[in-house]
Amino acid sequence: MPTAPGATARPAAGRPARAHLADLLVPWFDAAARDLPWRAPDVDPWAVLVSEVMLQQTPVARVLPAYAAWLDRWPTPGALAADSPGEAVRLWGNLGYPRRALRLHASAVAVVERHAGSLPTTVQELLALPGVGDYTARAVAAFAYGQRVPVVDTNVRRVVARAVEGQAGAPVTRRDLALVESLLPEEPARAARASIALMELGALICTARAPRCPDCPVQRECAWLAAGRPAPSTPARRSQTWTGTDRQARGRLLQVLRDDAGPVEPERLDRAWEEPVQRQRALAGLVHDGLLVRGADGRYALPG
DNA sequence: GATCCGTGGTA
DNA sequence: TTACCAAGGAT
Repeated sequence: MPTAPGATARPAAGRPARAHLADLLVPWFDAAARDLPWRAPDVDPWAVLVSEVMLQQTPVARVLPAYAAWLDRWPTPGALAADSPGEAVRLWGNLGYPRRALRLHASAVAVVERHAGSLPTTVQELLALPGVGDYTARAVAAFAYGQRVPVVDTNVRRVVARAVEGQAGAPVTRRDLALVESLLPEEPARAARASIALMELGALICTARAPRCPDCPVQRECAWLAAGRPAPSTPARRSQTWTGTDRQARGRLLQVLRDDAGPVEPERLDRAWEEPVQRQRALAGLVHDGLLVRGADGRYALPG
């Protein structure tokens, strides 16, 4: 249950407020956290990795069914490694960024070849897996193995930028890792709990667009709130228009392959994206990325 | 560091 | 409707 307002001692005079954050965050998390399958106490480390890769730039609601289907079909790295990368791309469905499916498959192969089929446990070894970067490696180390490592994603960056630094936006630097580590309790399991609580706070309360400060467990410690919730000093860059981009073309083309059981005729792809120069460029890119292959007969297929 | 890489929900 | 946004990674 959350700590009642007023029942928690304020930090001693002169003590940095940030040292106090975890004490407020963890009880809040215990009461308010979403019940997500990859947070189950007995969840397999491989399942945690699958969830983390799927959650890269993808909302929880869309990951939930894909996560269940994926682990039902491939409960272990060995099971995935024994299947084709094309099947991984197919089951990836509409999650977006399908190269993640390819890299997850490649990670499964690497785990079988280099780690006897068991996901490695150190950040360094996890970082060596394809598609696993700074965030994902530390997320697995903390959430699957209970290690005391800073986990810095977009939620944590935003929470720390506001609550600790008092800014609406903060630069992405290596300093973030050291700063977040300074927020973590010493005991590893509690540190991991604090890490997931930081992320959850960013996802549920300290959101990008309309933060719910009145519901925030650290509102009394928040530098951004104390400063009157100042707007970002640097305006956000304009995002690329979507219609007509190579990304849209690639998505349309790959969708044809996903939704069909076998190789498809080039004419099918002509209809999926009519502009020939861009279509060719997109197809070449997909082939280059290993997301599809072109047979000797000119038909395209997912990689076998 | 800037750019590319999908998809769909939301205000 | 447009623009932003959602647990990043690779180049």
